[in-house]
Amino acid sequence: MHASPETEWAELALGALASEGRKAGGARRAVVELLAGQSCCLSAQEVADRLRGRVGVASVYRALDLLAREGLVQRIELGDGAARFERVVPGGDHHHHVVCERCGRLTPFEDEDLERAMHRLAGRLAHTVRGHDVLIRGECSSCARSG
Amino acid sequence: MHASPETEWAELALGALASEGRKAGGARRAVVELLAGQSCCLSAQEVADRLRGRVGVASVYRALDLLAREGLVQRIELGDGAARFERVVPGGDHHHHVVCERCGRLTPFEDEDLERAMHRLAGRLAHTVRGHDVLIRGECSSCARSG
DNA sequence: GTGAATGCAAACTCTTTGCATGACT
DNA sequence: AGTCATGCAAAGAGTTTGCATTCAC
Repeated sequence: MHASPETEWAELALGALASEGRKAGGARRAVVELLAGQSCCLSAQEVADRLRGRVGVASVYRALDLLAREGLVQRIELGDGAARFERVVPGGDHHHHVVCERCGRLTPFEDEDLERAMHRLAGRLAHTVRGHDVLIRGECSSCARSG
Repeated sequence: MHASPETEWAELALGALASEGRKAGGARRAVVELLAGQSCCLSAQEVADRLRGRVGVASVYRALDLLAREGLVQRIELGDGAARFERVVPGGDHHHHVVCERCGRLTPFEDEDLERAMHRLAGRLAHTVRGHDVLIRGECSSCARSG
């Protein structure tokens, strides 16, 4: 029997940090556990807000930054000036985002075809590829309807 | 005979603005002309620096913002907290970027295969698609060699 | 016990805004 | 002439840093 994917990721992340001698105090643990329960990205502010009172803003940023450097979370920029963060499940699937330029709504999507094209492309580049982000911009169906 | 693509784009951009009743003062014109001569993206700060003395920072941001809203330039976020801007040549080709996480070097690339995958994907989404950005993260060949 | 993590507040960077002035059409 | 663009300086948002304290190992 398996633990849920969320729990697995939290353990993975905390374990990865521990194996490098990083300590998991309350702040780090709270950030990891919050992210573990999200299926899509959260901005640093959102993380800080949901943890307000328990964790200081600086620790939130420090934790997110560390996790991103370790490849345990992915930093995502949507162009609104706030970085977003989302857990990376190794070997798990992997989605991208469509953002509505009208209402700002964010929708995740997966596309195997696109991933294959990215993979083929990676082989062609004179670069070691660690990851990729795709952002599609447009208008969501409800905004398109209303005008 | 054709004007160079750069000149064409500058005229297109200025023309598009003029047709909406926007005036092209020195600042706007300077930003458009600077961008016209670039083949890859420039950050707002870089634009402001190269225009320093002639154009105020606020006007640079205002011009870039207007051009981006009109779809004449594309705003690109690389995750370093500074927005970059690059001209959009309608019908012209279209590139994406690979960024080295070690040295920050930015390399443009084009990939038809990827564009096709994006195009097919667009048809599958419940969204009007206006554009897309792809960012590949990794290590450039010289950083990979040295470490 | 020791070094790392945390919280707070101050500092910083990038970007936006208010307002008076100046310029384009 | 009238409207829009510009510059400057101040404000704002998001993020980072310094430092004393507290906590995990």
